Amino acid sequence: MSSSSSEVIGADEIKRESSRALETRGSVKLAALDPAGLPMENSGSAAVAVECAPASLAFSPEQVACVCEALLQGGNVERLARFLWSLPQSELLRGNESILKAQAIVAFHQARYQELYCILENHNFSPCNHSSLQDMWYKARYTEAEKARGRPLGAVDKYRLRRKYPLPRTIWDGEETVYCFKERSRNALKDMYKRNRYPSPAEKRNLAKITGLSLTQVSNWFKNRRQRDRNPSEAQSKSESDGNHSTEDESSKGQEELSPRPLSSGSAGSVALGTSPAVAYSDGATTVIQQIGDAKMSPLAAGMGFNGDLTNTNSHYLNGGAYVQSHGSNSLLNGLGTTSGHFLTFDPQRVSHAQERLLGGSSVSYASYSMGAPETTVGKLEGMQPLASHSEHGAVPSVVTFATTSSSSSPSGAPHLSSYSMVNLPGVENNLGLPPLLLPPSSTAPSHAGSAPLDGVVSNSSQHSGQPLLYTLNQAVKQEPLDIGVAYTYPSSVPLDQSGNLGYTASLFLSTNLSHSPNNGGPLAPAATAAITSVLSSTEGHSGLTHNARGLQETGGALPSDYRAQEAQLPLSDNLETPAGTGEGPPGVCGDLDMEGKELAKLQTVQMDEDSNDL
DNA sequence: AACAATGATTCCAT
DNA sequence: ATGGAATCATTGTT
Repeated sequence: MSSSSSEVIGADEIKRESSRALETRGSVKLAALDPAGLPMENSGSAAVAVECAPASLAFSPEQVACVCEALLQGGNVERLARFLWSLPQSELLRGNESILKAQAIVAFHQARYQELYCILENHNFSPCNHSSLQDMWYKARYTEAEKARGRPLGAVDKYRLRRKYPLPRTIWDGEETVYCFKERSRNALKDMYKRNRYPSPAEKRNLAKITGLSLTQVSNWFKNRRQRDRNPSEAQSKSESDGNHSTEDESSKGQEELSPRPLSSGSAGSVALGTSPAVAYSDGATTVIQQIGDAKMSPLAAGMGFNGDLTNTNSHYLNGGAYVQSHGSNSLLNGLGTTSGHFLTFDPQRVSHAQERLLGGSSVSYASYSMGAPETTVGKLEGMQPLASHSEHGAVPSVVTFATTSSSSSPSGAPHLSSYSMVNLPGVENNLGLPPLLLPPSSTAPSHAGSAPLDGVVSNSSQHSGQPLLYTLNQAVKQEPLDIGVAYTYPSSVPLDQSGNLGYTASLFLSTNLSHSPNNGGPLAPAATAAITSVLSSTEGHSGLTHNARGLQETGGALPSDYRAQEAQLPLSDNLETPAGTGEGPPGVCGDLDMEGKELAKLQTVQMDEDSNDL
């Protein structure tokens, strides 16, 4: 772990790199922003708020990452590509996760799939990015196959492709997911079901917490389960236990199914955890936990064994039931400790809530499992001010906060003037490639894991080198179809950090026509704030989706009266938000739902559990 | 392609 | 609000 990544890139270096890059890449015009990429252009008022032509700025690595994140969320891949282009090699080689993710996304959108695979296979990504990256992985495979075969793939074709190209461990926590539910969750539900087929609301809530599912999903599960227990006829082969148990007394057969469950203490919160052994092996600089035997073993369980840090294991329910363990578990999986490059920080209230409740639980195993709930610890927030403004209707209090911390080597906090700048490539709007950094020439060679070019880039996992970049996404999204469109509407009061470091640079980079700020209500924001907001929420062309998220469905109007499918049919195959659209399920935050960029929308998508209080 | 499993939704009754 | 029945859509298997 080098601490170098915390340094602000030297002006000289940047200049050097930049100029070299410019030379190398040919005619690249320096520009603070590409007007064409701004949300407002269309309307003709392409006013760039900040004039900063050749005056380029230096970003610290974390700031670069931050900008990447911002652009990612903005959903404008072209701009992202341009930004990446503008980065010096040294920066790209750092292996910062945000940058890697950005590169992956750009590669995906530019159909450079081999590059995408290469990136995904050779870098460990934190769990909070798994979902979106997994989607990309599969989507790329599908697209390739479709192209090769010349006709659209059917469900079965996709299924085969998924089997053929299993997710790399770098973007997968190793937990089996069947029918969108993790095995762990199912086991927890079954466990509870055995004891009580009619859980109380409180119990359901607890289960929801434990499993990371929404309350609705839990309710649905029980409802379905009861129904199928009831009509064995219809529930043809209730393979499981069913068929013979008529009431809640059974528990005999079901038990067998849940066999691998050491601790089923029976108390309301006990959870079935896999018992299959796991081993950790060191893969270069990365410790990997590998399962042996039952593939369903919970990584959480394994993680406990390794560092016992239960409080860091978070899981978020995403896209149709999949969990995504956030940063904390990243540590568990790769042994890097708790220093992920960025944090997604959620409402502290939830944290305390959950933690007190969950930790208050009895057994360790329970607690650890419980931490799978959508809460996270709050990272240190130096130099960061909490944002308070919520939209009146309380719909989507999302916040993006940029902040630098003491470790940021820029003591002065003053923006460094040097060579980063937005590169404007007027002519190549849709054909921007990544900087020629990590592209293995073997663009045709399929997934060759561990291939060279990228190995050196991140092998030391320094991308997480304690960079306290705080990218806070504080979003509590109410589940309302109409809210989707504003999911990325950030409160107008994005604070500028004291250092002003990023606030400034970001404003230069991201500022656009401030009048476009989608914020409704709320105090006027500082330029940077508005700029960031504008960028992050640039859903210009996608605003239509606000009205009908279902419009996203690939199947078009194929759906019957209801919208059960919801976003479940996004090309990437997963939902943007909890499939349980009703009530409780709080939803993922999605931003750009544009048909093309919707994959992006999943980035940083986090579902906050409604967590309506407990007790 | 057919079939099975399963999560989600709708409608209705309480 | 919650449960039950019927039904749909998607996922997974053969």
